[in-house]
Amino acid sequence: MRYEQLADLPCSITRPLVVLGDRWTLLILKEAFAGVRRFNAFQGNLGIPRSRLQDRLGRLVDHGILVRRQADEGEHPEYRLTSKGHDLYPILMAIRDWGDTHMAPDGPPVRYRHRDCAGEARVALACDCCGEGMTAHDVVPEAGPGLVAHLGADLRE
Amino acid sequence: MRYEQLADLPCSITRPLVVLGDRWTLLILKEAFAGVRRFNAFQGNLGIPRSRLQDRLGRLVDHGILVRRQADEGEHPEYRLTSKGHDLYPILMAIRDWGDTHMAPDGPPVRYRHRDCAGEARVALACDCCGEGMTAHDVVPEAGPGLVAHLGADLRE
DNA sequence: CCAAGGCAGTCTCTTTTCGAGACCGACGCG
DNA sequence: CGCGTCGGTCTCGAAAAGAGACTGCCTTGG
Repeated sequence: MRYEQLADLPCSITRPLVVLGDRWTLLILKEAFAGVRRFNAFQGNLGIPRSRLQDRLGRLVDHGILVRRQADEGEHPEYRLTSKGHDLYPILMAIRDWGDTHMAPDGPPVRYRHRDCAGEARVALACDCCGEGMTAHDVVPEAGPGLVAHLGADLRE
Repeated sequence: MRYEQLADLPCSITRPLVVLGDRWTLLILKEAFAGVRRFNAFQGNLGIPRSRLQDRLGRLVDHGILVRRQADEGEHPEYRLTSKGHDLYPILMAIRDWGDTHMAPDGPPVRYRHRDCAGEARVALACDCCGEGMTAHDVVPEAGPGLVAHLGADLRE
């Protein structure tokens, strides 16, 4: 059980990764963003074993990233992104950006175009104050309120 | 072997995920960005089994994301990010952003501050043409050169 | 009414991967 | 020498993943 309890660490990279970090989860979400809603569509597009898909969809629903909606009784259920799930889009776009740069020798297989515009979607890391672009070198980590709360909780134990 | 050959699909999200999509890989990279270089430091910080770490580091080296440098003979080896590895930073920051928003009830445990500035690092999805901010709804996928090349290769088979 | 087919799930069985912890050799130091 | 540290390997039991058959429900068409 060691791995699961990484989620208790006060780190906003580690915690999501415990949910998203496995073979299939982000691929399923990629499909969801592409408009896929049905069990068999996920299964067929990805080639994921059915029991695995069942498990992963359930987990994503548990985490409030997808909702399972069965319109009418006897209707086929649909899996849709919640707004929490929708917020994952920048992660996928950051991955795509890296993929286009480093794993697409023939150029991007897909362009993610801005609707009604000549441009394409890009992720950028920038300062929310001065707006300047940033890289890892410009970043200085510093304790935040969540860490203080976490340490406080430790003391209370 | 079905899973590994997802890497052949012409999709710049799928291809990186085949490399990065597992329990530990992104956590290891997170540590690397935090300045960790030594085998035992990765192992201790993450609690990853030693044999697993060995395997993952080797894989990252094979993919040109890390380099293993052994300064002098008999010196302890170091694992450092290559520039390709360095380019993964926005992915981690996008994950962190989501983590701060949805998995940090007490506020961000760590602030990623802009050096010599009051601000913090943020990832943003924007149009590279008009500069406007974008969400998944504003994105229209469209075939790119990599897809054409891929289809051409298929025909040649 | 019956047969066929699609859909969402479930179950079973085999293979692969993971994890814990011991073990090893090289080096460093008193 | 004895002891500790570091990177790395090995073994073995446990957990997860994969393939594929099977079920139950509903629709459609004859």
